[in-house]
This record gives sequence, structure tokens and C-alpha cells, in this order.
Amino acid sequence: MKLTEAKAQFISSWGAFGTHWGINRTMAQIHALLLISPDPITQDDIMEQLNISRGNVNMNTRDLVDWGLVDRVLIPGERKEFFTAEKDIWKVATQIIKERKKRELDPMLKLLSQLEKVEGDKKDKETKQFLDTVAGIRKFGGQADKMLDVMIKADESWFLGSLLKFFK
Amino acid sequence: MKLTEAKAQFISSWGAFGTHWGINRTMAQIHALLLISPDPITQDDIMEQLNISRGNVNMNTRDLVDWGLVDRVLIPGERKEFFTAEKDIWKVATQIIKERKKRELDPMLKLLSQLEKVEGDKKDKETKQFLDTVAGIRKFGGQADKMLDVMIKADESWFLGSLLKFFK
DNA sequence: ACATACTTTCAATATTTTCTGAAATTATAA
DNA sequence: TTATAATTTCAGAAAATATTGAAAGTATGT
Repeated sequence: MKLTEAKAQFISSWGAFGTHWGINRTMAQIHALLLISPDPITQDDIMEQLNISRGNVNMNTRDLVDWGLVDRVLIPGERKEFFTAEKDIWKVATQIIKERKKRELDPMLKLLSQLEKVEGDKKDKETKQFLDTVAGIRKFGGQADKMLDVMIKADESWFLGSLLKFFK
Repeated sequence: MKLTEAKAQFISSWGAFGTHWGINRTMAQIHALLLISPDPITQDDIMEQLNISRGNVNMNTRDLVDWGLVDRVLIPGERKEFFTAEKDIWKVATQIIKERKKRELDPMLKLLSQLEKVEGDKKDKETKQFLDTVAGIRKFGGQADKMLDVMIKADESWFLGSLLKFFK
């Protein structure tokens, strides 16, 4: 397989992959392109490589920057702004975990706590099942939350090393 | 908060939550409804509670069954078929992990292995970055894969207990 | 200040995804 | 077998999402 073909394949698959994770196709493709670009590239480069409009590139790069996955870089002597992605996959993963935790898990746990305050007789079958379900999810979510916090703070080698030993 | 209101809130939030995970809103809502229903319910019950069409219920319950999250139940003396969801959240989580691993992670790892075979000079900057990125993701994915396998096989109490001790 | 290069915004449009509902199919009972 | 009940399918409609492109906004150099 030629490099050009392999690149196209990687970008396309990474894009499809992203859609399963609530990330839009284009944003994932831009991320993929940046992951395999050794040097920072411009809006125009991205437009050209992925055949998408300027507006689209602009919006999605902004989102990637918001997610902390991509940085704007200023190159001395250049007017245009350049983009580059964090290449260390462990850092990419912890960054994504951190953001999703903040955006999704934390609010969900907060809501569940609210729902546990529902008024009603615990002898009633409907009420009981509701409370049991909510409590179960909250407990599980709470554990996941703690575990992810440790992961985020951990260092890759420590984490993988210890975890592998632990799981042997 | 009244039970009716709390239920509606839970179903609606679970639905929104699902969309961030590549699951469609209705499928997640049906799942939520089943999670808080103490007894099995029918297509018609779901149609009525969520205000959606028969076809929609049919398609999404089928998917939930395919995902192994919902079971069809036959109740003696009843013509209609009933649905019920696994209530143990640990089991729900492992089932989801199992399916997503099969549907997404495994194929991705397979593709990455292919891409590592790309022909080209490793001295070339473009080629090198491509190979490094692909190898990095593959390595990380491989570790995640192993870890998830252990989780899937593990028993909840063992898992949470040990993990908590480990992470203390 | 002016001209030029570059970036951002957003209304209109296109695409993708989801949902409906009625027809076709299958199952059950008499 | 026939009537009735229940389920499934799927083409078309509706809704949700993503994309374009041109105009407005900013920054930079002279």
C-alpha cells in the first residue's frame, strides 16, 4: 500500500470511528490529518486535503482547540495561523476523558442525585424500581468517576505498567 | 418532585446522554423506560409512554435486543410479546463494552495493522510520522483491548473492590 | 490611513438520520 | 380454513445535523 492511499484510509476510518463517539465526521478527519502531519499546517492545507470549505474548517478546528486536542501555532514570519495536534495518544486519550467527564458524566451524576429525592412510597413497586435503578446508576457512575480521575492524573507508564500487572 | 415528573426527566436525559455515545435518542429512551419498569411491558405500552410510532418501537427494540440489553419475554396466556431490560448496571455496562469492542475497537485495530505495512522510506518525515502515529494508536488500543477483556470477564464485586483498593 | 491578507460568522442549502404509518407478513385461536 | 391479533418492513416525510460561501470582521504591513 502506498503512503497516499494509507493516509486516505486512515483519515476516512478515523472519521467514521468518530461518529460512533458523538464526534462529527469532519472534526475527526481534521484531527486525523493533523495527527499524521509532521509539521503544523494551515486552514488552506486542510481545505485542500479534505476538500471542505473554509467555514467548515474554521468551525471544526475551533472545536478541536476547545477540546484541547489541537493547538494554534504562530510561525515567525508567516501571516497565516497554523494548527498542530498533540501526537502522544495517551495524552489525547486523557484529554478526551477529562472533557467528556466534565461535559457528560458530571452533569449526569448531578441529575441522578436530584432524582433520588423523588417523593413517594418506597413500598410502591413503580417507585421502588425507579429509585433502585437511579441509585444503581449513580453508584456505578460514582465509581467510574473516581477511577477516571485517577487515570487523568496518572502518568502513562505508571498506569499501564501497574494496571497490566494488576490484571495479569 | 413527583414520580411522574422524575421518570420523564430520567427518560429524557438518558436519551440525550445516549446521543453523545453514538446511540440514537429513541433507543436510549426506550432503554431508560425499560430500566425503570418493574414488570415487562409491550410495544403498545412503549408507544403510548414515549409517544412514538409502532415502527419506531419495533426497530429500536430489535436493536436493543441485538445489543443484548433487552429481552423478549413470553407471558403465558398473553398474545402480545413483552420486553424487559437487564437491571444490573454492571451487567449493562459490560454488555455495552463487549459489543462496542467487537463492533469498533477490534476492526480499528485490524485496520491499523494493515496500515503499518505501508511501503515507503522511514527516513522520510511524512512516512515516519504516519507510521509513528499508527503504531502509537495501535499500541494504546491493544492495551485498552486487553484491559477491557479482563473487565468483561470480571465479576462486579471483585472488580470494584480490587480496583478501589488499588486506586486508594 | 489604506490596502491586503487572513479569519470568522451565519443564513441558506445540502446531507444524513430518524420516524411514520400503512401494507405485507406471521402467528394464534376457533 | 378463516378471522383476528400481533409484528415487521420499508418508502416517503420530517427532523436533525453538517456544510457552503460570501459578507463582515480583524490584523498586519507600508
